[in-house]
Amino acid sequence: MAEEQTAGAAAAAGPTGQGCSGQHEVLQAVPAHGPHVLGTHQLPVGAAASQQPSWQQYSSVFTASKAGMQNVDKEKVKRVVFEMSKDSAHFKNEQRKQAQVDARIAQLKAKAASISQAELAAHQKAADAKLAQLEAGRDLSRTWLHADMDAFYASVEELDRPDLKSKPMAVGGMGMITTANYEARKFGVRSAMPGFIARKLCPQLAFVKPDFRKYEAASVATRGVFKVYDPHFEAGSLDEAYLDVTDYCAAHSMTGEQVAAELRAGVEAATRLTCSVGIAPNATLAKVASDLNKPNGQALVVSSREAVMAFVHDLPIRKVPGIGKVSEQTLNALGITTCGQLLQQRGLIAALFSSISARFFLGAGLGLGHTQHGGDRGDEGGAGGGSVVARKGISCERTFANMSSSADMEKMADNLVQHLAADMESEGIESKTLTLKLKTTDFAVRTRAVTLAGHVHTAQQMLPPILKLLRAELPCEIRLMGVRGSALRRLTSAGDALDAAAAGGRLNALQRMILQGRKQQQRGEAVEQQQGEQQDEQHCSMVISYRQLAQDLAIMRGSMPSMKQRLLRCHMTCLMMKTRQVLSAAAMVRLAQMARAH
DNA sequence: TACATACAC
DNA sequence: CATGGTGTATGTA
Repeated sequence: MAEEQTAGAAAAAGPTGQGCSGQHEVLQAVPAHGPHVLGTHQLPVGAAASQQPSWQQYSSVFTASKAGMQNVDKEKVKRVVFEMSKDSAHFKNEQRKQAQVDARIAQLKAKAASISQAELAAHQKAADAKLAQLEAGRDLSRTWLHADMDAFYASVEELDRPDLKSKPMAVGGMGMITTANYEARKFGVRSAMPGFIARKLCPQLAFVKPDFRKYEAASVATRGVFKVYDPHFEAGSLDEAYLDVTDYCAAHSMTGEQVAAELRAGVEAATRLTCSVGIAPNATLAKVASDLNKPNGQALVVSSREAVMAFVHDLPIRKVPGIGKVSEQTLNALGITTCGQLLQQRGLIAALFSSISARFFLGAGLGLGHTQHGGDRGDEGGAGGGSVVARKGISCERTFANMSSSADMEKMADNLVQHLAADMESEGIESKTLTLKLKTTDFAVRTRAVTLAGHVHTAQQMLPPILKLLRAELPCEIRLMGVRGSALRRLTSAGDALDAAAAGGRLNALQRMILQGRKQQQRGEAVEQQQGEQQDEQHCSMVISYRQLAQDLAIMRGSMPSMKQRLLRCHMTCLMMKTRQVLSAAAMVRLAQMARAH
């Protein structure tokens, strides 16, 4: 999730300089030339108009710093993280990787230094041509939103435990934290940080074990709202989504900002959770913007070329999705820290990087991004139509206590393969290429692959090749093993009437769900020893789903009738999909009837 | 195709 | 005491 991610062991919090925690924006759009519009993006109401945008204030070393962390004692965090890390195998591996990056950067700089003026001029000319081409494809006609839930997992947990709202709390365990609430962030605690370090930073930190069922249920509720504004919205993960609201804006004579405000209110009504939204002419800028006024805020990038160019001019490159820690360091070494400099140094970029990378960097310099669902590409046209991209691989991996016995390792491989086979069957896919992944106790990763004569999907088929790959690596001491299938193909299963209907493509939505549920059930029976526990859990989950539904209905009472209806319909659809693995077909029908009745 | 890396979440 | 799991894309050989 965007807001939670990117902590790196050595990273500490940077200042955002903005006291936007807890503030709410007005629901109506701020007038275009009102006092709260600064440059091209909107500051939160209540922020001083003279303040600079938060992203201009961070040190580029402390990447992805967050709202709510402006008062963190950076030096202390850095010191604690270092002290707790420095002797670990993980730290040594980080140093090894960093040395590699340094070497690559040195190589790149040498190459840059060896380029003659004439060569550079030629590259610049080529870059200009590329820029003109990119510019010609610029589309400012669409309105995109990026919605990002605030501290999602932690906020969901706070619904059940309101007492935790005022205390530092993290979702995760001693090994790894997935989300920290805003109280915890004040101590420098953040996602992707090991729990034991977080506890050192904040001894009173409350740990909550992740419960993905809860987050999925909450996510389903948010998606019910998203669907109202764009039925084809793209969910990046449980907590974020991209929406093309152009049609909705036109149909309701609303601005993107108005839609964003309404959407945020809708999400909060449906879930009691807040999100932040970016509004922009493309998906990439909308994502960048959704981070600017977090939490519970929104930010606009005006749909004009000038506004986009101005927005991007001083934007740190690290803010661009796709530019991570390594790309940032690499570009920094070339004197590039902002997107504007990506354009200034276009000759150097064209000279030093592949054409794919150069196109990406130049596009970032122009503030370009996807303006169509499905990744801007008309290809990949599978049956069933449109924006759903077929998956490329499926995998299963696990970290465990250091292991060196070959018997243990083969047992682990067997386990993982069984799991993978079950997942592949429930997904209805088979694979031609198998990959074994090992992480040795010094954190070095090895992957070993084979491409087979034909496609496989059962554990019996996949285990021997995986074991062969494994035995070739022995002896070794590992902390992680993973298996992956790629070169995928749809698995066609012959069976009963329902299967025949499936083969004929004559399934309705309900039949598809029943079929899917049956596969899940078969898979469940294969691991009978776990069934007792699981049934209890499933029953529990079903009750939760119904209760969630009742709650949502209650919340929606008193809302606008049209919105209520739409929301309910979407919610029911999602709920049915969510619960299909658990409910009987009869229960699903009952749910459908309830949905129709409303 | 095989492998390593980078990146997102 | 102790640093995750799943998936995509890209560079290179």
